[in-house]
Amino acid sequence: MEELKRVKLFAGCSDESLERLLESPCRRQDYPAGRRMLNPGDPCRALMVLVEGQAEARMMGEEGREVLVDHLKAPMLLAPAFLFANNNVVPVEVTALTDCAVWHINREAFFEFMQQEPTVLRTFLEVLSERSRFLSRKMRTFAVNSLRNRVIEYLEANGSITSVATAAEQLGATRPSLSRVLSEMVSEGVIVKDGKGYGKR
Amino acid sequence: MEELKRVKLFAGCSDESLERLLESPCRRQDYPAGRRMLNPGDPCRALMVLVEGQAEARMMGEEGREVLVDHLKAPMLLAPAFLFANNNVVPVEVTALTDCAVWHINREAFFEFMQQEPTVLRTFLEVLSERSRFLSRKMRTFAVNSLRNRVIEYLEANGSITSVATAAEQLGATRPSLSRVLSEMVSEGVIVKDGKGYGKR
DNA sequence: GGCAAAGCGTAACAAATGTTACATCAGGCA
DNA sequence: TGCCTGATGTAACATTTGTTACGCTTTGCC
Repeated sequence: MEELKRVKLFAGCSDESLERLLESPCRRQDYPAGRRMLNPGDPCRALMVLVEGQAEARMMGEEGREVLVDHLKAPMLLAPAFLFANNNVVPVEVTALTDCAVWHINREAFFEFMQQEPTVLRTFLEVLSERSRFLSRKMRTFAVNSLRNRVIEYLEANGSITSVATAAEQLGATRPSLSRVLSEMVSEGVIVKDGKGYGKR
Repeated sequence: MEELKRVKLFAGCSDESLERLLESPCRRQDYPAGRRMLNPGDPCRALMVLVEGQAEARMMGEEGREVLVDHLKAPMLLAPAFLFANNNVVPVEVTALTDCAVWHINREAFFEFMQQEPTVLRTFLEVLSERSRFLSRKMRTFAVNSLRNRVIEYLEANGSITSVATAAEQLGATRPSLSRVLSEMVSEGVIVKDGKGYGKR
């Protein structure tokens, strides 16, 4: 499928090798906008490739608290880091923001495929490593940073805050709390308010 | 080396293939107890294998806050999840608790090796996936759980708290805070105090 | 037995963040 | 224009957690 070649992982693949991969038990699944795509605890037994649409991943706590973890935009892999775990369940809730399409590729076929395609193996290892960096950065931020410092890291990474409500979800805080902290930081000159939004400096 | 065969990753390897791997630029490094082994920001360009001793990994925040992330005990891999990242730096500070020895194995040689040894590749992918699960669980716990809930998860995972001070470091709280929460939970009957320590039920 | 050090419980206070409620403001639309 | 909706700022209060300090108990050691 041409769709798959748009994914970085399969970028350098020959057509015939991809066709061989797709001879294994695969399927393409559609999700309308707003539909829940994955629930925490769902097993991931296949390599999932988001080939169309956008989605968001959230983590939920016992007490109703939740965090907007990631924005998913085709083309990319879904939860690749959990594919080969022994108890491979998804830790997040994934919801379609727009109409989405996901390819499910048999795990063992993909494993064989990687062995025959060193480029794919290399890229897959890179993707996994990037996910680990992503997760460890998030963990560090939540474990040892106050909201103020999380705001600073957020601005370093994203440049500016355009939506306070969305940023609050990503930072694991409530909107009023973030709003207050932002106001304080502006009055202290740590950050600036630029038009409708907040920025560095 | 026989040491390496004790590592799960190389468990099923033939001697001659391992010898070939070790013909690449490798080295064994010793660290005395108490010595810093890795600093946050250090690059990891080689596969590091802890073949002797015990160590601990900590994450540090700007404000002096820190979290005891992991206890490392030979034989195991060090920071395997970051080996193939583009900007592959270690996010933690690793300190030797006892005298330690670490093998550094050339990354590219290891990559070749994995391609020739499907078992090793499979195990390595499993290890990476387990690390991702570990990190995402930690992240979730810090992002959406109060200290009380972190205590409950801690007890689910570890059975009991034997050292309040150590548990506080792992839970990202101060010792007095954890002590207070534990007392409250005991008086509410959520957990029990068994001898010198705290347990479930 | 006595002493020192380490680990723990706890109290009083401070700081950070959540909760709830309300007012304001801008943009879209009838 | 006027209304409605959504996003935001903010205030008052509650809750959680950190800070500091102190006393108690246990343990190991002399």
